[in-house]
Amino acid sequence: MSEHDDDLVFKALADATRRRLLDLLRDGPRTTGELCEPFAVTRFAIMKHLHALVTAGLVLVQRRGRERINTLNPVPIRRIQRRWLRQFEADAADRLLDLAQHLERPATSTRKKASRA
Amino acid sequence: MSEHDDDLVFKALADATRRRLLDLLRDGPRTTGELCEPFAVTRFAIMKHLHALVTAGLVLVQRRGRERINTLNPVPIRRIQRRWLRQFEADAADRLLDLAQHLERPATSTRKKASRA
DNA sequence: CTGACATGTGACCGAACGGTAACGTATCGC
DNA sequence: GCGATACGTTACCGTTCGGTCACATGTCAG
Repeated sequence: MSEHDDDLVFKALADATRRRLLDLLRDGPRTTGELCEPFAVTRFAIMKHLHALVTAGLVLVQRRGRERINTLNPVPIRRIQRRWLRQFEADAADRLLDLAQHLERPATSTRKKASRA
Repeated sequence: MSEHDDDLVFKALADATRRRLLDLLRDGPRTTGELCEPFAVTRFAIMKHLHALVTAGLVLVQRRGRERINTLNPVPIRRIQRRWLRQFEADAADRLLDLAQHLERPATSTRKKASRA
């Protein structure tokens, strides 16, 4: 919804460990303990990452007995894709033209000689 | 191309100011001074953000006299879209089914009666 | 009940981040 | 040349982040 919600998603995706967690959850729901196994860090470190993912809406949680089932919610990622990243495809052609015009002459270049650093 | 490069892109996108900078650059190349105007922060703060964007490969720079031309490079965003985010669309249907099965009972819900776990 | 196990929480620490201020460098206009 | 201007850099500061340790809670098994 708001810019702030998207910010949480971007910040959640900014960490490699969290992205790996999302990768694991793409195969299906997992308990917290299962999610901890592939990582070298503490279980609590993983839980804090999970908390960040839950806050961003990327992971949904249910309790089942003494276990905690973490499920991927792909909706926020799709949202920022549609609202944010898609636009860069739309303008990509224009920007690539800019780049071509500004950078395509290695020798004569933009003004005088841009050859040297 | 490595995971590390993608990490730089994700980290660059994690900041709202940097995303706004990319938005501005979607309209075309801009000098550093032009990019600073819409923001309330110091010019140098913007320059540090620009440096992060350059490091991630999202912005390309050319010098023109005493000016610095910043140009959007949409390639890295497209890369992480294709390598990373697209996969979440592929598994979205499966995960949504998981969610439906686990969460579909509305009010009485989580208690023991909905045993279908 | 009791113990084992899985999950949650509070306090703390070093590193990285976002920010400012002040100073330095290079280029254009006159 | 010389001042104004645009860009770049060094040093520093408070906050956030990723991480650990120790401890608390809740739940299943016997």
